[in-house]
Amino acid sequence: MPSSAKPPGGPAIHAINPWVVGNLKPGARHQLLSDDERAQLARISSIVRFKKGEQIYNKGDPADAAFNIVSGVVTIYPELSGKHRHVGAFLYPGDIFGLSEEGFYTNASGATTPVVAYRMPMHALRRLLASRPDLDVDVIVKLCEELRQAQRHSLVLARKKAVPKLAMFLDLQEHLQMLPGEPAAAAIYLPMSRSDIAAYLGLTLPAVSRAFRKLVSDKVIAFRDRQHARIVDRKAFEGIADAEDRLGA
Amino acid sequence: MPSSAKPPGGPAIHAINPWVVGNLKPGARHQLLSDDERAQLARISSIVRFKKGEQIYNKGDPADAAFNIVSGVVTIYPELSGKHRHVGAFLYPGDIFGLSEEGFYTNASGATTPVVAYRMPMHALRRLLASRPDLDVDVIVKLCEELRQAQRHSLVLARKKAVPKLAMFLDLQEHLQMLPGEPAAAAIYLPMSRSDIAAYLGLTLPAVSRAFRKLVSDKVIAFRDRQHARIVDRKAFEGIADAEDRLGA
DNA sequence: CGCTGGCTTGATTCTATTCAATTTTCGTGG
DNA sequence: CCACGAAAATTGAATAGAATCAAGCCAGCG
Repeated sequence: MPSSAKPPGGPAIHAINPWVVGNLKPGARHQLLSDDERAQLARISSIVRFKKGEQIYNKGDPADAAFNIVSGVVTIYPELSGKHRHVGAFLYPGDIFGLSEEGFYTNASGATTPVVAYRMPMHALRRLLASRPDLDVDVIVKLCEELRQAQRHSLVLARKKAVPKLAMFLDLQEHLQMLPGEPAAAAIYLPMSRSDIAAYLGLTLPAVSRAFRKLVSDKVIAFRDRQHARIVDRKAFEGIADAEDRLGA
Repeated sequence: MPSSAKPPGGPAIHAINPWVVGNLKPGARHQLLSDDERAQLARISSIVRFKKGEQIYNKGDPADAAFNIVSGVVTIYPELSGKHRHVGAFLYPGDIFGLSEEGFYTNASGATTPVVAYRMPMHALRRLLASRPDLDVDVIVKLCEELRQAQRHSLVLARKKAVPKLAMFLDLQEHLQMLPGEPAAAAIYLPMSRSDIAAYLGLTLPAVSRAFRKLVSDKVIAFRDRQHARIVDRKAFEGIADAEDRLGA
């Protein structure tokens, strides 16, 4: 665990900054931390790697560290219950997880792709936060971001019909994947399994499959392969994603 | 708006404290703020009242203040869209809202019952937070609480069948209404309209009505009046609330 | 006292679940 | 590198449960 070989320059927190109103274009995600702050965090962090499918921590485990994703995708499971396993969130580089509980983790998490992350021991993190008031403002901002994220998830779950649900989900993932700087990816990357998508949307696997089929056969989206969807008809897509639940196509 | 007649002793934040592991019993809500902190907050706050049904602020309004509920119930609407109006949360005394955005509110809120609240101007609040590092720890704690709340909401929304959904909702509301100190209320108070419950659960009004009917006719709950439900058969109730979705009664 | 809006209840339609069979994909070991 | 086996995904048919449409009920309020 030597932090000798650290890739970019320390932990990075990506978020839509809700405080600053000026120069930054709204809706885009930015790096919240200054180089100095990242260096501070890097000093207490170690780099960890997880294989695809590997569990990172389980609900109820003693929570000794928080994580910051460098690369890969992490899935959060709010409950461990064998069946009926709901998916709480899909996390991307720049996101933080394992926070929000002292003592024990309140949810489980797993690596959906191979994952590289910073591991930040809680005790060191708290010491750092206490000595750097500007840092906990960033934490607050990040928490607000996650809250908005969770609220969007609720909005998706509240939709009754499968096709709009799925369209909204794709829209969400696309926004999440817009990285700071880069313009717009050609395809939406879907590294998670169809069952995980189903669990995230509150649908069954077959329902998700059929909804995808419909979107494809209606020429709204197209698949390059199982993991890469491209939006063919943006107009129709948005119409479906934010249509009131009645009014058919 | 004179803050001369302030009821208890300043703003109060109720939350399940996730940091302290000791003496406090888990699952119970506590007052986070010290008397001193409450006094500080009181100095910058004014007391406001809203009539039942009154809108407190609208999505997109300039956000000049946050609120802390003294008494009454507040409903959060994540979107203003006329139809398909989803309900994001029901808030109780001790909760904070109107936070989490600088510049403009990101959701709408309304008084579901007559509401008394502290109104804390953002500029003063931020100044106070900057000068009192211990206070923003409390804010972080409260945000974590709201996040867990939102995640629980997701869990409820992910349920496919109406009856378990409703049972889970009642369970949630009951926990929310457990005030610091008091033991357990005899009845669950449901001040919100059935349509708001439906919007919160991602169901239609008739579906909610039928689900209530079933719970009542199965002797699991009983109504004292439209607003007060009592759990008659706690065993069966919990069985329904956390049953896997298949296996019927 | 009658009205209005929220709630309940009923009949029908529609869509997602469920159960189940088949195909594809992917990881493993030969 | 290919072949195999297991897990995931697709597809199909039948069912169940909620949405929808619509009518009547109850309660609060002028």
